[in-house]
Amino acid sequence: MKNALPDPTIERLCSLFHLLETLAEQGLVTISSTRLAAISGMPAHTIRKDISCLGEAGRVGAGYDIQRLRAFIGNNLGLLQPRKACLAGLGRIGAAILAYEQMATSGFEIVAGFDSNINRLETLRTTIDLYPAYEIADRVRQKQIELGILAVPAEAAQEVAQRMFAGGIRGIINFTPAIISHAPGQAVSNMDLVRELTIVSAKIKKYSS
Amino acid sequence: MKNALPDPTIERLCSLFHLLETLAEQGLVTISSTRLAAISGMPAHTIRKDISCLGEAGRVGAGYDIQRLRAFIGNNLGLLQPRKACLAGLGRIGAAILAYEQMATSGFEIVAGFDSNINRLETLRTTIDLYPAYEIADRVRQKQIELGILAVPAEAAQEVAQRMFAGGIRGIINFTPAIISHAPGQAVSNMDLVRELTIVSAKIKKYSS
DNA sequence: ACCTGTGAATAGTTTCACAGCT
DNA sequence: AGCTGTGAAACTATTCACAGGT
Repeated sequence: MKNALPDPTIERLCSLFHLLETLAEQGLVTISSTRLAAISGMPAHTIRKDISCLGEAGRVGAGYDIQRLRAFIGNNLGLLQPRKACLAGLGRIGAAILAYEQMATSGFEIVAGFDSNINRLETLRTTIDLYPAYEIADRVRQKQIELGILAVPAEAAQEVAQRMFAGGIRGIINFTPAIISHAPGQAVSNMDLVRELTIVSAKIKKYSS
Repeated sequence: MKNALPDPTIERLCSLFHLLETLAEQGLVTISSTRLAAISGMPAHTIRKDISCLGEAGRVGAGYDIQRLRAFIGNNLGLLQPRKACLAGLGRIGAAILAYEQMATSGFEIVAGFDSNINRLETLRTTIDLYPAYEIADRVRQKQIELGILAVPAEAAQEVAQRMFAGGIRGIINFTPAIISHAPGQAVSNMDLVRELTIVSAKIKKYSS
């Protein structure tokens, strides 16, 4: 751990990483921090500061080469090699995630699905391998899966997360409202619709008072 | 705007607000900041500081009354009266959100669904009212909807958000990878699975380097 | 003994302003 | 004229430490 990046910087760089891909697809070649700011909503000096935390990537006077900057960020944050993920919970939300088109081009691959309901394992139409929930730790280890997605009922969330951690997973995306306790070195990102509605609602109130 | 709460404080208080409901359902009556810390993963002094930003709510020596604290937070953040939300995009993700059980007891109510595909409006089985996408602004105004959920394709996201804003909505939950540009006073919360996977992946790398 | 509330100290992040290059 | 990279300043948030109450 030499010069650890601040978390907010990591988050913004990840957003830029995806944005740059979109820009490259549009055929653009170079871009300035000012233009990036207009597109992303972040201030231009924050973008420059974030990028320069990784080293020098632009050409003074000419801006950044889009492909080069994307590779530069991806390389520094370890985003270039594809990573394997698994999904626990094959209910409506889990099924929607499995069918989510964006995943295909994301650099992440869901390589296993788990559910405690054997019936679901048999009836779900999908090309990925499905296993019963008690196999989570073993399959994660066997397939060297690095990330887990939790789409189980809230009551089961902590236990399922524990099995993922036991298999060696260190990063979890948690779609349940449960709070996942975890050790240092493990990362959990919460995607709870009700919580986000609550926060947005409170922020609006703050703005208008 | 007297003593605006810091955004991180708002976010933590919203989490506590939900946590306190769960604790109340378990029949607990009072709780100390130390116990709340153990359950929520936040440090005890941060919890006390956050709560005291709103005023005094606990009894020194005895901790907080759970029901009272929940009402206190809810009242201060404007979370006690239910709020109306609408959902744009009735594909797989939108349908999963409509069927999401947690919504029923959340204090939020989805009162309208929109899609540009008329066929979906006719075939989706649901009790809420469905309308074509071009009616978004009018229906939002008519029904006094305050929050919007975006589950449309990324290409359509900004335009649909614009219609929601035009109808008076000031808070949006964005399930698409698109960046939603918005005016001050409007709040957007992004719930992009691929982005979160990327961030978690980068943070894990940070921890282990 | 255990608790809250809080001013003060610390740590972390963002913003500024400009040197230096194209 | 327009650009990046960056040290320094300004701002924001977290953590500490303890006074004072039960």
